[in-house]
Amino acid sequence: MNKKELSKTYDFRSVEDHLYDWWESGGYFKPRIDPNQKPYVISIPPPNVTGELHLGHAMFVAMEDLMIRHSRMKGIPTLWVPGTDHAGIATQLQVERDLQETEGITREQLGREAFIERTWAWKRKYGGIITQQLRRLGASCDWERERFTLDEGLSRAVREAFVQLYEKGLIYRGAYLINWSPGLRTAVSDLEVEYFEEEGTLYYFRYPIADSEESIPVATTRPETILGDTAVAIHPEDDRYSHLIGKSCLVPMLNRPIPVIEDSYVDLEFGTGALKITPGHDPNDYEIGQRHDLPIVNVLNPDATMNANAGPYEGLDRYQCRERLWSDMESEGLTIKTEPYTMQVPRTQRGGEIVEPMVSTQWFVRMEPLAKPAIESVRKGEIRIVPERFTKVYYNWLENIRDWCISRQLWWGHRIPAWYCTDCGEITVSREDPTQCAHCESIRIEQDPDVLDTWFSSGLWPFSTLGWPEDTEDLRYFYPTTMMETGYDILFFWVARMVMMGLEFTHQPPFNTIYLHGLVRDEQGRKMSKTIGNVIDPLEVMDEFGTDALRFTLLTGSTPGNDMNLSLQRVAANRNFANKLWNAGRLVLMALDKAPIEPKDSPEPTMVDRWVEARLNGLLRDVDRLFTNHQYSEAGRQIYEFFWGEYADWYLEIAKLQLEEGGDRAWLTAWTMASVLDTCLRLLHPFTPYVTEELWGILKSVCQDQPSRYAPEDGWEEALIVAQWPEPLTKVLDEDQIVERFSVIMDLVRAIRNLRSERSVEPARQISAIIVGGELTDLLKSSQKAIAVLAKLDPEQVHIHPSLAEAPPESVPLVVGPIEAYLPLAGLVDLAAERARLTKELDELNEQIKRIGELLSGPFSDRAPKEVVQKERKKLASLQESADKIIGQLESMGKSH
RNA sequence: GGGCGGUUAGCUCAGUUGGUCAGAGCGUUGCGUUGACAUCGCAAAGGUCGUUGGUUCGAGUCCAAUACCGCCCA
Repeated sequence: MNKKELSKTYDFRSVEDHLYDWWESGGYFKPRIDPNQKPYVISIPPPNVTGELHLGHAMFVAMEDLMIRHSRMKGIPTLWVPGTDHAGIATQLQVERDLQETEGITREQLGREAFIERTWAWKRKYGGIITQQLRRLGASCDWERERFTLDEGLSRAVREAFVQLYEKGLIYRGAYLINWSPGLRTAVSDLEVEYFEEEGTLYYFRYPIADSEESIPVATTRPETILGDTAVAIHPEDDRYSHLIGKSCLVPMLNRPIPVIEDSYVDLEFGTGALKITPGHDPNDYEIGQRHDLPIVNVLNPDATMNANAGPYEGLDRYQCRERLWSDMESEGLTIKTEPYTMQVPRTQRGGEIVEPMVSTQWFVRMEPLAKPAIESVRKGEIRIVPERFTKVYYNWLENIRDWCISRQLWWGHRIPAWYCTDCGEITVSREDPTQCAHCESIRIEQDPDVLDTWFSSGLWPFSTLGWPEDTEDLRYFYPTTMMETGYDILFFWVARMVMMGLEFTHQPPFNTIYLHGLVRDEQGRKMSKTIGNVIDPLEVMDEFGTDALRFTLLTGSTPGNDMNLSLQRVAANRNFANKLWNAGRLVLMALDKAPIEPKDSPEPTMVDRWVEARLNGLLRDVDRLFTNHQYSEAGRQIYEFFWGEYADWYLEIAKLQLEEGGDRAWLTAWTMASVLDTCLRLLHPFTPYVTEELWGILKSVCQDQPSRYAPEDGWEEALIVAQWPEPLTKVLDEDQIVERFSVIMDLVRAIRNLRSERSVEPARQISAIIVGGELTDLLKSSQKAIAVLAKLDPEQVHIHPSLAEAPPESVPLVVGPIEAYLPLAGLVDLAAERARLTKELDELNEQIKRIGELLSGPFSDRAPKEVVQKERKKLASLQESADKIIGQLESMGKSH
C-alpha cells in the first residue's frame, strides 16, 4: 500500500481479514522447533465445538494472543494449540432439538448409531464456526495442530487414561448417591449442580409410632420423599423423644415400619428437632444411612415420576405426588402445618431444572490420591497461580474433594471402555475393544452404554493435544506447557483436573503458570444473560469498532482475577486510539516524505528528540517489568498514555517545527519520529495486532524505499508479528535530567495556555512574552520556537533573558518553578486581579513550604532514605524559589502603582 | 457456617516491593476547524481514596475491627 492511499481515518474493515489470511498463510503462527531454546506454549481452553462466540471467548483469546504474540516477538519458539471440545450434553441437546424440529422424532427413535452419525454431521457443519470466529479475534494459534476431543488421537488418550486409572483402582463402578437430571436423563457431577435460594414450603407432620398412640413431629421440604424414608432420627440429647429410640415408626400411607434412631447430626433448632431420613434421595441422609446401616429406598424413576416403591403413588410426577400424598396425610390427620420456607434448591448448570439426588450405578474417579500431588505441586511452587489468592481456593477444594462421577447417560462422547459379561458378571476394561470376557472368555459381553463426562477428556488436554500417549516430537519438545490462561470460574472444572491428570499420566505438572482472568459483565456489573437481554455480542462490537478496539478494551480494562464491566463507550474510545495511531502514522509518513532522504552531516538530536527517547526508554523498562509480573493491562495503559499523551501531544507537535527547518534537522526528526513509532507499534502489537501490523508494514515499505531513512537496528523483519520485541536500554546518565528539564518547558507552556484560556485570549491571537530563564536560559532559548508555537505566542516576540531588572509594565506575571514569564496583555491586565491571583498562588506555595519544612525538621530527615529526603529538599528549594519570584512580582506591582 | 473479592471523580475503572494533599476513559463546562487526527486539539471543574483504630518519619497502598455489595465452597 502506498502512503498516498492512506485514508484519513483508520478503516479496520479493509484491513483485518486480509492481514489475518496473510499471517496464517505466511506460517507465522507455527513455531520452529529449536532444541536449544525452551518454548513458550499455551493450550487453548477449548470452546464447545458447536458453540457460538461470546465475550468469555473474546477475553481469553485477547489475553492468550497477547501472551503468545509477546513471546513470539521475543524470539522464543511459541506454540498456541487450538481446538474444541465435543461438549457432550450441549451438543447432544442441539442435535436432539434439531431432530425434533425437522423430523419430529427422538434420538431413541432414530437409534444410537444413526444419532451419533447425525451428530458428527452436525459437528462438520457447525464446528468450523467457532474457530472461524476465534480467527476473527486475531488468534494466532497454530491451526495445523488443531485438535478435537473426539479425534482419534484424543480418544485414544481418553481410553488410555481410563484404563490406567481403572487398573490402578482409581476408577470404580458402584451404586452411590449422585445428582440426577430428570430432563436430561443423566447423572451429572457435583460441580454441575448449582444451588439457588428459593421460596418453598416447610411441611410439618406426625410420624406415628408403631403400636402406640405416640408420634414424632417431623418437618420436610419435599414430602414425596417420605415414601423413601428408612428411619426417623433424633438428637441423642433430646429427652423429648429419647424413650422412643429403638421403636418403630410407620411411613405414612405405606405403613412401612422404620426405626427411630439417634444421631448428633440432627439440628435441635431446625423444624421440630426430629429428622426423617431418606438415604435414597438426600446427601446428608445418605451419610446418616451409611453410619446406621439403613436400607436405601429409591422412589423415583429416571424421569422423576414415582416408581413402584411409592405404592399407590406409582406413576405420578414428583410434584403431583407431593400434593396427593400431603392431602392424603391430611385426611389421615397426620399433618400439622405448613409454613413458607427459604431453601436451597439444586438445579443443573445446564437448563436449570431441579436435580434429584438419587442412588444410581455409575463410574467414579477416586480423587484423593490424585488430589494430593496436585496440592503438592502448587505448594512446592512447580505451578504458580496468578493472582496468588486463588491458591487458597485451589487447596481448599482439593483438600475436601469428593469422588468424581464420570459416567453420563448420553450418546455423544467417549464411550466407556468397559464390557460386562452376561455369563460371569465380571467387567472387562481394555485399550482395544475386546471380543471376549477377560475373566471367563465368554463372548457374551456387552459394552457399557454410557459415555464419559466431557471434562474427563478436557483434563487430558495439555498433553493429549500434543500426542500423548504416543511419545511424539511435539510432546517431548512442547510439554509441559508454559501458561494455562483461563477464567477463574473453571478452576475446579478444568484447571485442577488438568493438574491432577497431568501429574498422574505424565509425572509432570502440565503447565508452570496458571493465570486466571475475571468474568466479563455488562456495564452495571450484571452477568450477561439472554433473559435480561444484556448480552453483548463480540461480533457486533467488532463490526462496529474493530477487533483491536475490543481487544484493547478487554486487555486494559481488567485486572487479573477480577471481573470487568464492559462499556461500549470504552470500546469506542479505544477505536479512537487505533485511529490516533493511524493518524500519527500518517504524519510520520508525510514527514519521511518531506524530509531529506539522507543527512549531510551527523546531526545532533535536539532537546525534545532526547526527551522522547528518554521517556520511551523509561516506558520500555516499565513495560518489561509489568509483563514479567503478568500486569498486562497496566502495561497496555502505559503504552497508551505514552503514545497519546507524550509522543503525539508533545513530540510530534514540536517535530513539525523541526521538520520545517529542513536539512539535517528535518532528516533526524523524521528518523526519530519513525523510530519511536516503530518501537510503539512493536509494543502495541500484542494488544492491537491489526492496526499495528498494517501501519508497520507501510512504514517499513516507505523506509525501505530509501535505506538512508530510518531502519531498525537489525533491519526490517518480514512482518511485525515476527519482529523483535523492544528491549530497554540501560539507563543513560542524564536521562532523568532530560526528562526533568523538558517537564519545565511543558509546565511553562501549560501555564501560558491556562492563562490565555482564563483571560479568554482568542486562540488565534499570537501574543508576545518575556521569559526570565535564570540557569535555564540556554535551554529555553534552544526551545524558543517550540514554546512559542505550543503556547501560541508570536515567535518574533518571545524574549528570553537570564534576568530582568524590572518587571515589564502592563503585563501579567507567571511563575513556573525557576522560570518567570510576563505576558503583556495590554487592556487585559487588572492589577487587583493579578495581585489576588499571585497572592493565592503564594499562599498555596507557602502552605506547601510550611508542610515540607515541618516534614524536614522532624524525624523524617533522619529516618527516611536519603534519596527521599533529598527529593523533598529539592522540592522545598524549588517551591521557595517560586515563592520568592512571586513576592518579587507582587513588590514590583506595588512599586509601579 | 468457612473463604475470597470489591468499596478511589457524576459513571466505568487504574493505581504491586508504603515515599508525601491521587490518575485515565466517558460525561460535564468554556474555547477552537485549511495542511496527522472533530474517531481531534486546548483549558477547566470534579475526590477528607466506605468507616474506626493501629503499625510507621510517612498509609489509597500494611495490620485489626466494622458496614454495605458481590462471588466461591459447605
